[in-house]
Amino acid sequence: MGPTSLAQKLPEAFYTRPDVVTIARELLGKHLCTRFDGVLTRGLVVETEAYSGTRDAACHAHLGRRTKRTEIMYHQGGVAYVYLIYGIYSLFNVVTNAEGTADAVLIRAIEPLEGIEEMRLRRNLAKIEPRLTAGPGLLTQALGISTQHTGASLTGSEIWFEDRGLEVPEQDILEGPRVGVAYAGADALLPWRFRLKGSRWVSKANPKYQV
DNA sequence: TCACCGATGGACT
DNA sequence: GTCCATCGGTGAC
Repeated sequence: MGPTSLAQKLPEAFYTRPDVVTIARELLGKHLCTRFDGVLTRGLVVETEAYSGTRDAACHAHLGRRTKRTEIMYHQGGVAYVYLIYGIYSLFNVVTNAEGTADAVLIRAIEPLEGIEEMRLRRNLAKIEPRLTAGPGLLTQALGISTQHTGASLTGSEIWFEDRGLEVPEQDILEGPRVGVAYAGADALLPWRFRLKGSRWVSKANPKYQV
């Protein structure tokens, strides 16, 4: 097996599994890639959060809510859910589980690995620093993802994940409560935020939530 | 380093 | 009119 064959695009079967928390953990160490207008960008996923459909008070689909915005969450796993937050930022989520369920994984931070100069230009930064991709509203800018990509297939040619053979040991995964969901009552305490231990590319906002 | 606050628009009441 | 799964600039220390 040669080096180039080590990059395997995650198949639809990865996303259609029922346990969104497991998928959120397993996305750590995978590579998130985009190719728009021939420009390839790629980064290592270092921070995720799980949102568990209609039973999760922090999830946009809580209690079965269906709107034009959230409808895509009920799609079969393997598509993107991208929404606008605070009128400015696009947040990128991976829809998981079967048709009719509304689970999703928010990608909160990546370590830039390929197309870094393009990311820097898109972010309008003078140098390479964590502000490039360390935050859910930042990495979408760097990768060129916006709300127009909601519904996009993750097994197509514009946005996808790759497994490049990195094994993440259990002890290298930090767990903690999700960010910015205090309104969710008891569900705000669920330890459904996952980070790669030791990474300088995890999000810096909300230091009081740091585990 | 840290706290505060404005930006900005769509979803929802 | 109010609320956001956020970020960056500002100013105090």
